[in-house]
Amino acid sequence: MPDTRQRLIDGTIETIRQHGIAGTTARSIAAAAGVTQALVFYHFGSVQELVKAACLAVTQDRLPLFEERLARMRSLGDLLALHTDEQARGNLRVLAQMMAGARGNPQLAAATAAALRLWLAPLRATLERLLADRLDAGGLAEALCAALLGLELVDAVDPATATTALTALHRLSTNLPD
Amino acid sequence: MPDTRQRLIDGTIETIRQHGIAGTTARSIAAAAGVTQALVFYHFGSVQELVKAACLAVTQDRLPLFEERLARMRSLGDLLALHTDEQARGNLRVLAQMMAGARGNPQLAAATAAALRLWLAPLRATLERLLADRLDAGGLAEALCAALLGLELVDAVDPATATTALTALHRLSTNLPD
DNA sequence: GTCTATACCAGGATAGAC
DNA sequence: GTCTATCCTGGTATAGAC
Repeated sequence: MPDTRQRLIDGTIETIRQHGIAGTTARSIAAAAGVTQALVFYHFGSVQELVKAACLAVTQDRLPLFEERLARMRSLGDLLALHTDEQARGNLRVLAQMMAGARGNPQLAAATAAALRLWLAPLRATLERLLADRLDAGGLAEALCAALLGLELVDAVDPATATTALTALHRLSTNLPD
Repeated sequence: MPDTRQRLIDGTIETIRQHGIAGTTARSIAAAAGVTQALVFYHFGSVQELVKAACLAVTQDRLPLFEERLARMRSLGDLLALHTDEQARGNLRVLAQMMAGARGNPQLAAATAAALRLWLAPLRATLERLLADRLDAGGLAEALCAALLGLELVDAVDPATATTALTALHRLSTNLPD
């Protein structure tokens, strides 16, 4: 049985994934973690601090693997295949929900902005390598990130439309000028 | 002084814009509308129903103008200029927040999905006209919508990054094969 | 239709036993 | 470190006067 701090972080991520940021409370987190609600406050002081810790964890846990796979990429198509794996894990959905909850919440905004930059740096480097000088790689990395985050929103209300849009991105990636 | 139903709808939109869906409560809406909290329930029965009504309103109000401007478009650049106007009004931000709140909320999901389709249909028609058969216009309309919604999330946590990404989309629109 | 007052409940947070 | 029990606040919703 892993230590309680880790179970609470995992429970938070799972709760956000399933119920969205609005449905993420001390009680729902504790239920997902299989512990008592009081432990949220014993270990993290507040729900907000736990959510911030979960934000950091969901980013840092996958980052080494993410960077390693990016380094081996040969095409934009590979990039979208990587996204398929990450999407299945639901990490992007968690990040999208946290960003939505960050509107009007400076503390959560700072935490998610840090997570976003952590993903963005290696992604930008990879796009610069793949695209050379043919396109504005820096801005494209950010636009691509935004598009994939937006897809998580669309998926929440209309999964079929999200699938169609993702397919279009795949096709577009093979049609960019080179 | 406009009628109370309308003031409540306007107050809801304004509240979501400023405080996000998580900060949108019967009390905050009533404060924005300048009326008493009890009137939310008298006129709409529940906060949820009011939010759904606001979702419909924020979509339908701008739709005629939106469609008219789309019909006159000559290039993808015109499209992003139109987006600049809509973004300034904050309607897209409201829709993004509603979609985020719709995760795990079937009723709100249905309402926002309907709004999304209302925007999407004329946008798809315009892209089909502009792109002819050069690209998959249907899927691109959906991908573009997702990207712009995602930008609203990024903007909440890191406005500078959102601006960079939008600039990249502008540049990309002039680099698509034709 | 609009207000004040209030019932009710869920969520955040703390106290204290173990 | 973990539990049960509890407090308090703020959010939803209703009752009843005007």
